[in-house]
Amino acid sequence: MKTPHIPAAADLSLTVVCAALGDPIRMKIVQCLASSGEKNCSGFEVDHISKSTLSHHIKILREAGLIRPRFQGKEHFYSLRTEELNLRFPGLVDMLLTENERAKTVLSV
Amino acid sequence: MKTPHIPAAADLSLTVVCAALGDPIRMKIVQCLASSGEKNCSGFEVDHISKSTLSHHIKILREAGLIRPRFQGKEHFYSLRTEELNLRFPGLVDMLLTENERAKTVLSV
DNA sequence: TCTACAGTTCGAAAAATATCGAATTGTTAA
DNA sequence: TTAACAATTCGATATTTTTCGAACTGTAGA
Repeated sequence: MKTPHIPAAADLSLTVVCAALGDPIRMKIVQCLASSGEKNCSGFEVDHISKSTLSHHIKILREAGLIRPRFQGKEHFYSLRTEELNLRFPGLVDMLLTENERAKTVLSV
Repeated sequence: MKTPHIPAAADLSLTVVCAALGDPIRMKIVQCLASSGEKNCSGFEVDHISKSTLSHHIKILREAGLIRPRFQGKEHFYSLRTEELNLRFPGLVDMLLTENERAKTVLSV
């Protein structure tokens, strides 16, 4: 298992991060992780996409520096890089959390 | 002159906003406006793109709800929708300002 | 009215991205 | 060792985005 590249906090680019968040599936994954910690691929509540497509989106999020993998057996658990993101882009994670709450509220009202 | 559509603060989508910011030219324009108020097309410090391409990027920023035009004579002045953005996505404009400062610092050191 | 100017729109081409199924890697359990 | 499973990678295709030049719109001044 070769460990994938995870950029350091200082190397993150806001443009690259925004591009990664600028896709509905990836935004969903990130908000999911922001609100409820660690999940593996089957835990993301995304619908009707193949596993190869999901893997592609995960790679983009990882390379942008938004998420971090943890390997346990045959599962890959992903989590948001909250501390690094708070350091490099203060307010971003809060924004994602707020947005996630808002999405729930707007739909349920 | 037909007035272009400007979405209300409540209608802004974080995904759409991030997609708009996920392009280096558009990120540059937005940071430029965040740091120094109103500008027309010739005021954005972007290099080597045709005016039709610039116009295209401006349209995406406008439709995402990030910028607002003001028409004066033959010039179109654009500004960041700071108040609305602070209402809908608290922390976003600060992040853009911080990033703009950081870019200057990193380059000049 | 004519011309110049600022900017947008149109249409086409190029480049990038998203998507999928099949093949592959690595892990665990039978 | 074999099979099942989780996930990634590969190769191809479809879709979207970026980009440009040309044509167009609206404004101001000669």
